[in-house]
Amino acid sequence: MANNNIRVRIAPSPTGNLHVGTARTALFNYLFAKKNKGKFILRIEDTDLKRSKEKYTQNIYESLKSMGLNWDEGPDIGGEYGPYKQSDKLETYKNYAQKLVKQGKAYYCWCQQDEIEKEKNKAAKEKISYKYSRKCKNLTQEQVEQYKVEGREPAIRFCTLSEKLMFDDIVRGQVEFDTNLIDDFVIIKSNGTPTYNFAVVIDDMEMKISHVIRGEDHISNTPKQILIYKALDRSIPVYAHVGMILAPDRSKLSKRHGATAVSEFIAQGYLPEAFVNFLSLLGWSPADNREILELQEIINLFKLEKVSPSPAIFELDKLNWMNGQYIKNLSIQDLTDRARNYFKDFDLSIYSEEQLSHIIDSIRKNLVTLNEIPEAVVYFFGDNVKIDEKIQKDVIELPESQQVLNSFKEFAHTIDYGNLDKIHNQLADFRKSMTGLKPKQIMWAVRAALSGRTQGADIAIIVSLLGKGRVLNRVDKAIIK
RNA sequence: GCCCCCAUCGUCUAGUGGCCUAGGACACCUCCCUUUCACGGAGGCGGCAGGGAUUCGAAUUCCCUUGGGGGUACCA
Repeated sequence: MANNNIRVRIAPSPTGNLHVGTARTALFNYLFAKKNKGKFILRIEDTDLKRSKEKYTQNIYESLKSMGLNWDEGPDIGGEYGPYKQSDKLETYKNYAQKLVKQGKAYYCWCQQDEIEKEKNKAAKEKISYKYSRKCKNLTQEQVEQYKVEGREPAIRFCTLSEKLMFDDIVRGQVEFDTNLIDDFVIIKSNGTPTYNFAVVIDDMEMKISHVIRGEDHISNTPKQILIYKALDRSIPVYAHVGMILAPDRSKLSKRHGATAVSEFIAQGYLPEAFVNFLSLLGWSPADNREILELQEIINLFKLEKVSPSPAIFELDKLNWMNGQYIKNLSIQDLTDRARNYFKDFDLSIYSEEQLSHIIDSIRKNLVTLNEIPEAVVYFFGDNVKIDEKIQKDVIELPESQQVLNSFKEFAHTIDYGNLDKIHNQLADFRKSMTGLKPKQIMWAVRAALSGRTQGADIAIIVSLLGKGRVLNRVDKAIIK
């Protein structure tokens, strides 16, 4: 049964790719909506004409979709309460603003930005907090005409009433403000576009948003928004300000800390599901101690009241671990499909589909991210293998290794390459035949000669997939004549 | 400066007055398994920011201090 009363939204501005902080907020909104059988709405806040770009809007769509956060209403699919893109409803904002002007709750301001700037600087110098002087509030008709003659375009300022404001926040309890500290802020810029605080209120109102779930960086915007609701005589939504996501240095997560966009993480080989799972655990945790949870389970367990008010630091360690867990738990078919993109530089024709799956399955335990795949499988391809200096010196060139390889060269002729189980047994026999050497020394030498490294897939699998020709070739190459 | 918010292991967190000698996860360390690494398994290290108050009893309630974060735009 659908609950038409619960309506939440995520309202990113397309001035950059979808940020992890926004993604986490989107996730919580989505979880809350799904948990309560409500609607999850996407709104694009593109009133900043200069910085908004269509490519970012596309990135927002794609990122949200990849995370599985599908919206019920949005600019691309429409809905009952559109438009869902702010640039498509500029007239609406103006109408509301003019209504406020008529009621004396807002007024035209003809001040130029440089004048305001001067006043601000002056206030800063005198160490007093700046508040707009309201000098345009009661202009005479002559003054207005004069400004018009000068060619000035007015902005519209909201007339802020002084009062003690209080609102209940689901994650923080009561929050209090004294609006005496807030000046008459601009609601419509002189270019005709609404400012953020005004547009949000109008949109949330028109879209019948019941719960506003957003980051705590919006707490101080809330009193301004409540003031607007009150001036318009509309009821305010329920607020929930969740703690922010911070960089390891406790500052706002930004480009200088590395990747900040969801799409960048996906491009780095993180699985969207793992990423979502990880984000869900930042500021929220399920009742039991399980942490690997799929989206549907998270929806079932989610409780907005349990979301933390304190900030969480975004550390890669746990994401890495979690991504590895997801890679290990994927079905081999699914993993093979996802891995396909990473095999572009290899000649896949030498392997069957089944063999390819074997290769992937044999290296998955070592993977943290998908894009480690090319490096992890490179020795399965090509006739020869690249052996770096260190391995050459530390492993291949050891007398014991040379002894092993000389014996292995003979032994390699007897291997039953098509039978994996048998290869395991044969390798065991080979180890036994090398009396006086430790298993570790023996296998290291073989592994280094075949794969050029000291770690990786099971040796039997390598031997089996490489086949007699390449095994003999590589071993022979490693033997110092 | 002013306003607001926050405060449990290095990190993510459990904990809503006695079940806490503060639990789990990641990271780190040790050991086991093993053809190395990894995976997996078993242990270990490590925390209630400080000070008052309330109470028989405080990680949990209140106050102060300190620290951190956010806001203070005709950005969102």
